[in-house]
Amino acid sequence: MLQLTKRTEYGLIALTHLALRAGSVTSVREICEHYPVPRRLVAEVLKELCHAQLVESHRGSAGGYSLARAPDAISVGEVVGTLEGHPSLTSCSSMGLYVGHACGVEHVCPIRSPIETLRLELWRMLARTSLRDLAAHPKTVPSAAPALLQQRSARS
Amino acid sequence: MLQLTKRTEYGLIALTHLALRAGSVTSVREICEHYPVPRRLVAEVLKELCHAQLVESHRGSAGGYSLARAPDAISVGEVVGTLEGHPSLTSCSSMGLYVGHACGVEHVCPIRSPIETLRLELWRMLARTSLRDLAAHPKTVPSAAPALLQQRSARS
DNA sequence: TGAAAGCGCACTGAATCAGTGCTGATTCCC
DNA sequence: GGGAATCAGCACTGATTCAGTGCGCTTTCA
Repeated sequence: MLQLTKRTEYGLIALTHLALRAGSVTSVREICEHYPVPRRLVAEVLKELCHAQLVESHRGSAGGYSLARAPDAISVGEVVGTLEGHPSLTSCSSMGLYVGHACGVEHVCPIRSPIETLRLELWRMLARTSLRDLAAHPKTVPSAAPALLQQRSARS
Repeated sequence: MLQLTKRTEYGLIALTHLALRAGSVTSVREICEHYPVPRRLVAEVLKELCHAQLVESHRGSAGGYSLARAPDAISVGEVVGTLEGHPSLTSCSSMGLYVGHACGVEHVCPIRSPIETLRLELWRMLARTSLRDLAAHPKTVPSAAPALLQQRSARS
């Protein structure tokens, strides 16, 4: 699926919240009081982001998380890469499609190279969007929910 | 996962092959003789693409498939949209995250709007790449396989 | 010392994905 | 007319991934 996982989604929401509170320590509990997200999952995700050194953890009774860097120094691409691996679009490399099985000339993957180009472009797109961009965006009001995003459910 | 499914991959491979044989009718068997792809799955995918009117089917003993339009009039975006729905990146719209559950002001999804921007950009990227672009690309030779695509397997 | 917070491991149910079985319908060629 | 080749349609299975939770431990502060 060409879609982010819930974990990534929660991660981005949490990080955006941390970006708005930049400089201070914010607990998972506080994040979950602001958005309807499952607490344990968000905690799980923040732990991973901590291991990847995108956030810092502060244990103890007044603990929580804070960004490890400035919001504009953390890209969406880093977050996605941490939580679900770098976007690779196809699985050519893992399935060996491009290697072929017999003659080695005719049996090459015809789409690997151009798809690789798309992959790099997507990656650049994610890399140049930072947490600051997410935090700076005006919040979406419920009434603005467009039908655009719902095209997916309309498939076959 | 930010990744195309095998079905889409097979679909793109098959369509690229059809693009190279534009004007003639090509059977699933012939496609599978050129690439190490599971025959039944490719047939399944082509059937879907036929319903979406991206290809035309020709039944009978000398039957097969042919592109319904010129290769440069079929975009990768159309193919992806047909086989796995339009890329939506997040599931905000389906889970109602942006609606919130209580006060209706604080409880809005902070990332929906910027992610929507990314989604549109991704969509445009896929829309402006056509089958002709895929078919025109020089075939990848096995020795050129880069380590780039394998970053994914190195995660966590 | 107790409450609040994060840490770590492991588990479960649901959904999706990849691939296949089987039968029927259509067309061409001998 | 019959057989072979091809697509059409339905449905099923096993594997994988995903979302979410259980449970107990450690750390810090008041």
